[in-house]
Amino acid sequence: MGTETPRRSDPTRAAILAAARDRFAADGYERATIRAIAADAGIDPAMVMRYYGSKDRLFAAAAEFDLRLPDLSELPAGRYGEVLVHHFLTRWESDGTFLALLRAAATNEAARQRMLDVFAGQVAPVVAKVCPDPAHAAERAGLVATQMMGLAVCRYVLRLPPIAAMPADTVVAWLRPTIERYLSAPRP
Amino acid sequence: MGTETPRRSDPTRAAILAAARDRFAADGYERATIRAIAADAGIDPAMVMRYYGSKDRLFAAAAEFDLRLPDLSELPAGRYGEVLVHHFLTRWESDGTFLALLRAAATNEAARQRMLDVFAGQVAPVVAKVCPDPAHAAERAGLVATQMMGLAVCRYVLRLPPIAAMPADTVVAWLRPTIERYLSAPRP
DNA sequence: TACCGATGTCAACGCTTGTTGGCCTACGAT
DNA sequence: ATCGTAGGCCAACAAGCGTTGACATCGGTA
Repeated sequence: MGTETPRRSDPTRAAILAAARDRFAADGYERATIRAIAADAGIDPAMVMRYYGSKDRLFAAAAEFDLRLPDLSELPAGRYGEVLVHHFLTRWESDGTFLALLRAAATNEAARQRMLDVFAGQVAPVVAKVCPDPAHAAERAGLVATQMMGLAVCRYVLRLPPIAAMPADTVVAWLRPTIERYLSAPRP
Repeated sequence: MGTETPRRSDPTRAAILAAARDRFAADGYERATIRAIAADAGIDPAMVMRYYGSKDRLFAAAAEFDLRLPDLSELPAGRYGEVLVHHFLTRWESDGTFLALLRAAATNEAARQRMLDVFAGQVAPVVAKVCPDPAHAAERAGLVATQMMGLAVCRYVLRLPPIAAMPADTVVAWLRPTIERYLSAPRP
């Protein structure tokens, strides 16, 4: 129990999942077709159905995402923003899953729900551990989300020239005080 | 010249455009079908084609958007952020066109380009007039965009509970210093 | 070697989509 | 009153979609 018995089809399953992530990230949910994903993976569309059941379930499998947020409570106050912004940037750029989720969330209800789950299950708890008023942690986490999601949208989805071209260090330097304030400043 | 001769079909054209905006805003570009738009407008799908030629051109007509940004240079420095955030919120909520554009921009190239045009043609010039270093106005405008687009995504697209439920005044109070800093603070 | 389940291919289904052309109707000018 | 034209509807097309079932093929086991 616990460890799955390896199957001979595991490489194929992995190829499908990788192709699905790329297509969902590039095209969104509806424009990414099973046929195109299968072609990228070099197999027949029917295999996708056999191994994942439906397009919905394929997306659910491909959009499993872990932000791997660090524990901020070990850090000195004042460095939260810097660490958070830098972490988001590197995490996003090392794994296309988040972009797939973000693009799909604009028009797909399941993707939107998954995004809310990531917020409630991963972002909010980390914020709650370091903010001065845990009763209002969700509000502060939401504010952090507005800034970080906006960065993702402008940099990766819209590819707004000044933001897409900005070096990561400069992004961190600009956004750091914003995140810091949302986490720690007295509520207005 | 200048004034178009009124046509007997103008009410129908307007009904199509209104229905198109609603559908594009609710469903995005690909899931909003010509048939559904025509049904909402109470006419035949063929009429949409006759008056707008294609789905692409219908979207182009429906996604014409003017932010109607005020001239900030008449204001005392220090009130830019407050006025800007409040203006965005009321403008977005009074006209579904922006939401249609935002949803569609996630997966539709024409919508994305239109979004970049709104940025370059409407946001950047206003920012350039009030920021201390016009040579870097685009960078500052881009930063403002990250915060405002993130607000729009979290509040209207994802409907993130803490942000969707937050009163407009509270949003303004929280985001005001962020916008102010992106507009005026020395570059890092 | 003979077998059986897992792996993979192929062709087709039913459905929805954007788009087109033909036909009917009603209005406004002559 | 008549005629041309613009407004509107209906039926159909070709294409693409997710999905399905029947058939081939390979690999480990008895």
